[in-house]
Amino acid sequence: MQRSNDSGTLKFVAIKEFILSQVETGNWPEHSRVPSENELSEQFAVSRMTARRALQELTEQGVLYRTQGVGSFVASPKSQSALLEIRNIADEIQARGHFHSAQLVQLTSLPCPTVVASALGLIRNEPVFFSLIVHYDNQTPLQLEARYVNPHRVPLYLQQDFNSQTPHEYLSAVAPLTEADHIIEAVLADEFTCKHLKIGPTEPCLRLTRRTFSRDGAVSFAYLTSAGSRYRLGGHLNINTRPTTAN
Amino acid sequence: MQRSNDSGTLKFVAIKEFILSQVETGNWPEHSRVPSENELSEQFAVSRMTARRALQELTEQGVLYRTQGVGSFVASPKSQSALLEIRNIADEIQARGHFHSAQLVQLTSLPCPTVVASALGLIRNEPVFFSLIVHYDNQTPLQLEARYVNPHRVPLYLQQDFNSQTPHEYLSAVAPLTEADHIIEAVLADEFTCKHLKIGPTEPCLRLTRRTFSRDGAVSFAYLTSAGSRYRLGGHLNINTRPTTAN
DNA sequence: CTGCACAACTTGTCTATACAACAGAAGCAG
DNA sequence: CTGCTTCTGTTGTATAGACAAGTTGTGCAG
Repeated sequence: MQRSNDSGTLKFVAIKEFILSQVETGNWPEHSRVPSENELSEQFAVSRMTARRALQELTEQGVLYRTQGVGSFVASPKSQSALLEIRNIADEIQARGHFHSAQLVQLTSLPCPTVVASALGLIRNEPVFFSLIVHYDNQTPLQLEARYVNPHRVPLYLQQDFNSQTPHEYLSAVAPLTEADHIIEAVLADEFTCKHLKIGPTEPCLRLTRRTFSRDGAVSFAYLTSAGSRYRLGGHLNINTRPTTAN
Repeated sequence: MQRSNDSGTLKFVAIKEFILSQVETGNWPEHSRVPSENELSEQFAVSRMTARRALQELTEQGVLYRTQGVGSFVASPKSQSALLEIRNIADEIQARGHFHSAQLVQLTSLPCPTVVASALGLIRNEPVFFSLIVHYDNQTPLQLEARYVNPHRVPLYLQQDFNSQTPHEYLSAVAPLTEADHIIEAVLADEFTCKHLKIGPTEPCLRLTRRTFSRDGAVSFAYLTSAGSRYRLGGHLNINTRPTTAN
């Protein structure tokens, strides 16, 4: 590859690091102007497209913001909101190096509750598919998954074997995920949840409410309740992640 | 601008939408190969750089993955992990259209507890700065912020007036954030927390443990505890967000 | 002074080309 | 058959140029 100066640094990376250092030291304060594409390309003796790439990637990382016709500026640090990654429970457990298994407790059709109806765009009390599954981390019950599924989008849901395949896997296959929203809450486990997770009635739980959409509309609505003493969500934020490409 | 076909669609966007449609309909299954940059540039009668941009952006969005010398492929849907945005409490409350205020309860130096010492890279029982603040959403106590601050990085912390400026704002100014990690847990409020948040002893709370870093190292370690019945975190995932640039 | 046209500068899109780095297949020498 | 080289196709980086589109200030006509 073409290198900037014999040492192995790529040109656009060198420019990014220069700008980042100015921002991190406070040398270029919030909302101050950064050099234009043309200025950078001249100072670093690179083409405009290379300078542009540096500015572009820093913008995607939230370090800068740009407006056409005006210029590029240092973004305000409060917009550096952390992003917490939410994975499905099976991946999460396997990532810990533990063994994941799931046990199906219930799989049926039932009259749609009001909350679920509005979430999935169904009519109250019309039939909706429902599955209840306990996820185990090395034989320890970790999460109770109560899932309502739109029967118009996934008519064969009740025929599946969810001891061998999680609903998440099945739904991903038949109705590819295009969109989802989540709510994270701390709740007290109800009697039902206590029983299946084998926890006491005063133990706080993390409840993730997840609604998923496919191309045609809302597909499923799920309560994922985890025992608070056994489960936590971890997140990470790094504003100067150097390599955006080539990972 | 140059447009692909009189109608106002940008060329690289048209290519992105074409690829996305193939992926979403399942026409191009997981791990299947997508056309190379050269093939796309020929099919769409654009330059290679334009085709490349489409593939590039889809890769950043997690729809594709690419390896040099091999090709571009459809990413596995399970890698579509949702990203939950964690903002600071003041922004969160203002975004709801409510009024945020904060009351300083305690601001002192104390011997560093073991957990904090290991988090901040300090020695146990050496002095560490500590602040305790209650955040209010329209007069209702919402979050208790217990924050330990590294005295070597922020020596003037105890001299600040945290009734007029939140610790987060002050720290952002004096030690720009470069990195942070978070843990989200569901916990039961202890007696102390109950008192300040005016909640009962069995009420579950969301506790966000946040550690922040600046250029020189760990800066602060905070427990942000919110009443579960009053607070929730919301997240959103959209795998086909069309406009990556120009927002 | 006001309002409009214009110039200068910025970012955004696109092209055509070149070379580098890498992976895998093909072909050849042993 | 084994091991090596070579070739081909792929993605990655970089260049130089062109035009489009938006913003802002300048200067001129009224």
